[in-house]
Amino acid sequence: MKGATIRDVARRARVSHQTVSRVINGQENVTAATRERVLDAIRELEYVPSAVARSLSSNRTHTLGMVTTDVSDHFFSEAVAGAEAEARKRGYFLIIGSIEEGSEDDERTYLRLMLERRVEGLIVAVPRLRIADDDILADAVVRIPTVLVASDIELAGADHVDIDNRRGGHEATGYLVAQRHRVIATITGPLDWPSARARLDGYRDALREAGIAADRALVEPCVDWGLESGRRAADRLLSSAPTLTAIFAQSDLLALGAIAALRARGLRVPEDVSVVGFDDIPVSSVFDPPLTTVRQPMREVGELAARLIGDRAASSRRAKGTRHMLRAPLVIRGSVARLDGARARA
Amino acid sequence: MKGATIRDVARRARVSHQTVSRVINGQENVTAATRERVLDAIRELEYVPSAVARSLSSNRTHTLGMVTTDVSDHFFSEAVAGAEAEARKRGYFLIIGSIEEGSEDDERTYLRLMLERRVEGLIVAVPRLRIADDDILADAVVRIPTVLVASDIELAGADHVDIDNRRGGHEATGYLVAQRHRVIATITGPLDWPSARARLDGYRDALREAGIAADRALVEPCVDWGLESGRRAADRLLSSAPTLTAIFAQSDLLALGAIAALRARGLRVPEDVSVVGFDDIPVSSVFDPPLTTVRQPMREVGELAARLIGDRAASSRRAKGTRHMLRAPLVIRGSVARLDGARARA
DNA sequence: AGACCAGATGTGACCGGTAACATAGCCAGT
DNA sequence: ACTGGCTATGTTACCGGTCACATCTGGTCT
Repeated sequence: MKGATIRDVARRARVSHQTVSRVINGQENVTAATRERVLDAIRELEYVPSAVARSLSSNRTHTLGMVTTDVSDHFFSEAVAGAEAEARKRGYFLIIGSIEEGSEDDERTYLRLMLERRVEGLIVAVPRLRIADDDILADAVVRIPTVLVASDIELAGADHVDIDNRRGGHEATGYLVAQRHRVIATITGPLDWPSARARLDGYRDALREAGIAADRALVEPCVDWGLESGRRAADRLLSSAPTLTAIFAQSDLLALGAIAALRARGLRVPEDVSVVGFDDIPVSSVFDPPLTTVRQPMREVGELAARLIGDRAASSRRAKGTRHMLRAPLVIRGSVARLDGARARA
Repeated sequence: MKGATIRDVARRARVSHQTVSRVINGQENVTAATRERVLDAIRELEYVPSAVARSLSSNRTHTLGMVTTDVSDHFFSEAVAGAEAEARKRGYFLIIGSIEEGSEDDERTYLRLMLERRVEGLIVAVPRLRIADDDILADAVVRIPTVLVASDIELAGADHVDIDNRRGGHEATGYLVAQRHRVIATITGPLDWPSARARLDGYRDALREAGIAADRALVEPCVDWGLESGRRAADRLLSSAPTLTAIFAQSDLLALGAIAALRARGLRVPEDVSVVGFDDIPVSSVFDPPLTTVRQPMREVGELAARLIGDRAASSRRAKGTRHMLRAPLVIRGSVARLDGARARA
């Protein structure tokens, strides 16, 4: 019941195992008759070559490793899909590992396992990586091409891929300003996420440019990116800053949660309060009102990460790390209203 | 620059490679002093054991393979996450492959590659698998534990995991009936998806039980599960069956699309038309109105699939295939109204 | 002191491929 | 007929671990 090996096939076809190897790999210098005999033997024995043995002797695994925080999260699952697609195009397989948020052990273990498996490239999509200073990470970077996604860790030799969050936050806020809003609140994600900080920076940039004074009461951080947090954050904002006319939420879910809270208080969106989100998840376009938001090209993030690894492997040069920012464009829909003169002055 | 091997470590620690192997694997019968010497050598050489070599000689890869249609789709990404979590718990890695819809070549290639990699289990989450009758699939089932997800392919020896779609469709429709609706339309997914057919069956079951005659004009199939399709389907339904008071949509996105279309025609949900969805995607709960829907335990589907493989591998028995149906419970929110007497009679 | 035993350590084959090189057979050129 | 060169095929080592078994060492028992 054990699988046939290359030598079993060779015996059956009355050739050497090397000839079988040649046939498998489509090399030219094999007589047609011999090739046929070998192919017959392969069929009869239901021989399937072992990628394991091949990897050992050729020292190539054709495998990329990707570790993420949560594979089912929209952001990451899109990135995984993108990375997988690109990897496949280049003849690589993707092995994935999702590490539990904040578990250093998990991080270390997974990195280690990936190294043991001799992945030829590593994509680390863990925004709040704990083991930034750990030897094992530096080790990984030295051994194989490594790409950090959505992380601000400085790591010599590693490439970075990220969304241009600061610019995205700037555009979102700038758009609200352009619609004459002056009291603009923001609901941020957890501020230990680099992307949350960057979006907040963008928000502040835009206000500063518009000559609007920063107001700490208008900044409401959340512990996660979810609906409930958005709801609660909006509630708090309405209490502490009742004059606000617009909210920039750092994720679509936060935005939708906020909208729900606004409605619960009898406020209309966008007539009473305008809302901008960040992500452009699929439902945002059909929401009522359709959500104006900043689109994150998440799939492309994954693709780019895989491509960088492929390129680096091809050139086999240990270039120094590059940093890639993907633009996140504002998608204008219906959740923002232009303020009329009177309210704008108020 | 090439990695150190077990023999390099052995040389450095002045022991045999076998002793190093013992240390690595935590075997008992090694003197503390020797162990220390070996561990030092490992550290100095930055030795990382090769899982490839280990796999070859031990004939174990600790790898599960999962092929899906689209890793970024909510259903599948949750399933992947569940499978990955369960696999990890059992000491397996997950390698993933997403095949393009309808590409037989893709299906065959991926299955083949997984076999070459000697995965110890295979999860096939491709509802519309084309190569059901292909040798390679039968071959896979013979060689390794295989689980089919959301598929109705009959395959001797393979396990099946699926949502109980028929029951889900039955509950959704039954609930509408219980709210006194009589003209109940349904927007289905593509009918070449087994789950779409099963949900439709459930819908019909419920109508039959209620003594409501089937009406083909009330069944509107779509080419995909997306928002736009839902929108268009609702438009068509409103033209062909203007008296409908309720819609059972086979996915949440279809439902949200339908709601958008209803609104565009000035109809209120649920006052004028009630809507039930299927999936329970995260935004459904904050939608306005909060969507009444059938929750699919997608993550558990993946977990169960991985668990079945693990169990089968453990017992190493070639049991005959089992079929597992996970219940999809109705989640009652706000998108369904109870009809009053007058309208109910109409 | 000799025999025996258990635990520590070493030796060599093996897993299933690939790579490098060796060999055999055949034809052309002189 | 002899040599060179080319192609088809075979031989052997090697990749880096694990496994089965051999050997060595020191202590205990009689």
